[in-house]
Amino acid sequence: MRIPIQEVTPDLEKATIAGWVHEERDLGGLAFFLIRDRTGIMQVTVPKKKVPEAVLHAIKEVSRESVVRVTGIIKATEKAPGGRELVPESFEILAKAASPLPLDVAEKVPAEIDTRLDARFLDVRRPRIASIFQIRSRVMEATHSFLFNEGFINITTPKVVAAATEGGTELFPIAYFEKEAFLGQSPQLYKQMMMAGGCEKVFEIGPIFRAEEHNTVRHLNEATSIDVEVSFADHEDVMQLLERLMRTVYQAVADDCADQLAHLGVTDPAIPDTTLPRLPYAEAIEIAARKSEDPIAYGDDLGTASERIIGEEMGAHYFITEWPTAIRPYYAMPNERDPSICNAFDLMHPRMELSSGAQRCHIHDQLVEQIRSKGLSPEGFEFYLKPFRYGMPPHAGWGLGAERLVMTMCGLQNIREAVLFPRDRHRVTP
RNA sequence: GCCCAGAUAGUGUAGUGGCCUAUCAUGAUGCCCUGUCACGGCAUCGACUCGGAUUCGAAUUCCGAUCUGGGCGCCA
Repeated sequence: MRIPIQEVTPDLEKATIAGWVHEERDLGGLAFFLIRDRTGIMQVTVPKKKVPEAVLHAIKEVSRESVVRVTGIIKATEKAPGGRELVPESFEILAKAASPLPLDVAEKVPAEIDTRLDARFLDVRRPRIASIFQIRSRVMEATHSFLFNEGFINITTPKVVAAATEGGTELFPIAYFEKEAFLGQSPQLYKQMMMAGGCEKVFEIGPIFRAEEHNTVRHLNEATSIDVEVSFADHEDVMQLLERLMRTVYQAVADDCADQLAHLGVTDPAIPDTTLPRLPYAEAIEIAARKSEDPIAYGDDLGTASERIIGEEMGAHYFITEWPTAIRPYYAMPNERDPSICNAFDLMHPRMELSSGAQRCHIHDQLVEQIRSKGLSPEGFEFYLKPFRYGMPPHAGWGLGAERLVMTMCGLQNIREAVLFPRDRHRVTP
């Protein structure tokens, strides 16, 4: 019976392990093999004069990254990593790896991201890379359980959609029988429809597709969005929800993924405060204008340079609030006291935007007016507007970029690191 | 969409017109080696993205193509 490497302790007499050949060192009469599985790496020591002929044959045959199953005596020894080593009675090659390898799993030689993504299955064998996806898995699990505990129901909405409705980004057209169709850029409108459906609290975690031709370390053309929508809530309610989520997720990772964080060199996961600063847009502009070389004025979008300046100033997660209505989408609810600003917000990490949300406009006629004022045609929005005519409660929500969350949490330099098989401007395989 | 940069063994690199039948590391193969842990030693193998131009001579300069990375706009 094969046991995980992590569970091989010096007090075991005998064990069978299975995994990949991480490294081999042949000293002549004595050879060492490092065998790696999901749980760790351990040393197999082969005194050539004392092992069966079959073992000698196998170790001559085996190559790096081959899959092997090794059974033998466990010896406690100071000289081996982990304080124990295995002396094989049998050494089976389950699957021999071809040579040369497309990249060096043992990380003696670095590989560029492109090379790594072309051989992602090998890349993920590296403990450091596997850690990212173990953390990502924990983030997703913590997010799900947090939202279920908060009384949300999980919904699934279509990714094949009829038209651009949220506006803004470009969509991918797809061949859909005789109709025109696109890949969904956001579940936003469907979430809102479910507010009219009386669901009150919904979430969806799923792919979003954006056909923007940007080529940066923080954009993907297929990303994972953590989306929520809440009835009878305003922007402040859902910002607080987001704060609780962030704290819960960071705490879960800090509690359960200490080894993985260590692999990534993250010594302080910087668990966000319960109450994050609310930085009004006007003040954000002031900070940016004060330190920026380019002129920035109220009403401008916050560019990458501005975001960086403000992020340095803030030093930790923060919200940007009180956005001008003019530069936010039509569905944002204008502020009661001052309609020139709206109840929209962005959650920022010092490095980049993580989430965007708002209290939504739930009043049909006002929504139509706002669609018009953005230069759009309400006729094209009929399927979206219909629910607003039959009892749409006030509601608010946000979308949080899962990859950006993992990226900033783990200190990754490229968002592609946070996705197993990223889709970017050029990459469609593997 | 705009702008910048790059492409050399499986991988990561050196290279600035002749000293390049191209450097180093890692790897692979063979030999030596019984405590390695980036094992060590010796030998061998393996590359200039493609097409054109300049030149006596091009990995190196120029033009084009292809592929790729990155920045910006925008956004999660």
